[in-house]
Amino acid sequence: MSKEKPSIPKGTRDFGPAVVVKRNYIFNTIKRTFEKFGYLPLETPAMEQLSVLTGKYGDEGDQLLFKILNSGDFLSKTKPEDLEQGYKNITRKVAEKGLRYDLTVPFARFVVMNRNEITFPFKRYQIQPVWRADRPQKGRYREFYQCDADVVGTNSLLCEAEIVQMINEVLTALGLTDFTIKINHRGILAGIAEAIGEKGREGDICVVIDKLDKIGAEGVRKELLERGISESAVAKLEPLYTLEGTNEQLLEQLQSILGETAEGQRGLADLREVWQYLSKLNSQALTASNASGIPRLMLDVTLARGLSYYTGCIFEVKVNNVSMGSISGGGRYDNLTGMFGMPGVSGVGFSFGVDRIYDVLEELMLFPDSSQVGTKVLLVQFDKDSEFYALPVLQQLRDAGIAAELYPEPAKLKKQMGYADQKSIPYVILIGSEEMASGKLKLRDMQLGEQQDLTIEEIISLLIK
RNA sequence: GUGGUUGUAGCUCAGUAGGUUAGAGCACCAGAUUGUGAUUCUGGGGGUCGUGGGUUCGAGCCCCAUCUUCCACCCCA
Repeated sequence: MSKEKPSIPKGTRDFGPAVVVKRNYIFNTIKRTFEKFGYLPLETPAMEQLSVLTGKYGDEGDQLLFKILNSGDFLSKTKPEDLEQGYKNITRKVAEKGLRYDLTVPFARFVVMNRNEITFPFKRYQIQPVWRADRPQKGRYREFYQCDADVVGTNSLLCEAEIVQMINEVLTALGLTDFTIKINHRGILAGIAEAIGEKGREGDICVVIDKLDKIGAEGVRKELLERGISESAVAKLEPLYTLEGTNEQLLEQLQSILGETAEGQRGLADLREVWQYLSKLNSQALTASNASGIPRLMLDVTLARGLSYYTGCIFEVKVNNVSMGSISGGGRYDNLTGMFGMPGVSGVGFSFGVDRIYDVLEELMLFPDSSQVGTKVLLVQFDKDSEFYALPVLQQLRDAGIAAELYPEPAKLKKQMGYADQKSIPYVILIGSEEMASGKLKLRDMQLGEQQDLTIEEIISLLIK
């Protein structure tokens, strides 16, 4: 009989108490902001029908879906000859459900299913784990949380402006000061494609441009040529990588580059409107700037984002001076629910990467002490008498809203004190024969190492501060 | 999915050319100190060296497979 060593599946993690407390601090900060902007929570099942999920993320995405084996006799629908047609054919027959791959598609499914009950514009946020059968790497897991906020059923660019506001508010509340919100517009990218003589190729161009940070101008050049973009078009594109100036100057330069392209003009007009909204909102994103004087909100024509369903404004957020990719991103999509037969619903949404934000806050040591929760006071007992004496005291403390616990057995004092020390419990109350006789309990401040004899009322008023 | 990398005590890691009984620090337990924690001192428990095969007189070390870790690519949060 071999004793099996326990383990967890590849790419998954346990979160210990200290980590959960810090993660909740991030989640709560995000929730508070979402709700302040009128977004309400939504939860959808961990599993969806496979038919809802497949075909929504491209061939690559379909490969990364976790499928759930049908219960019972999962082979009942398969025939021996199915085997010969390969695994994909079998998969369809033995698995009808899958774990959700993101929160956006389940949201679209929800909107379509509940179109008659929903009042548009519909604003929802969703904080739940998603699963991908990707190969894990640092900062990439098979189970991870997404924090999405989307609004559907309105074309108003106020939504885009409010997204900028929410990003700014959340990151500021988390103590971050040096970050950049990059914004761009798919129309501008399409306009650029047209202006350089590659109309309609903005999809390819976006995918490649998105890698500019990573592979550099040379790498982008090579890959664009590989994808069949002409030499002259690439040459016209390259000056755009290094455009400089204020946001207003950038818009001016783009105006002349994009000329009469309809898509380009649409993009410019949208961005101008977003700026207008932000300025009326007195947005801090417009006034704040990072250490090198770059405005917090920055138009970046090289921002592309790989996802193909974006059609309008796109966002990405980078914390400066830390080695970490974007911690938030999103954009407008015109036809998310179209895939479920409900066309013409425009929406805009974005998402925070909690795991990455966690790492950034850890690196910059921005988790406040107040985000630590825990027992405030430990009651130490010596025997049955002191245990019974301590019980009503314990209840009194809890009734007063003080996190209190009684060590559950009359262990050696050294052990009980050690427990308090280990759990960083700041106060200990000793209840022994002397204390029971006098009614004055011994309160020990673990940090100062001082102790005093006090009544329970005195202790409560002291701890409640 | 492609190429590479990693695995030794609860944790972080040593382990020399393949050669007796696999080590250290931290952590844990006990005692010094029967009513006082993070310091100090003394002692103690704990490893089938990721797993399964193979080569060898002999394997933690070499070979194969597998799982895991991390990295680059693909893609993405």
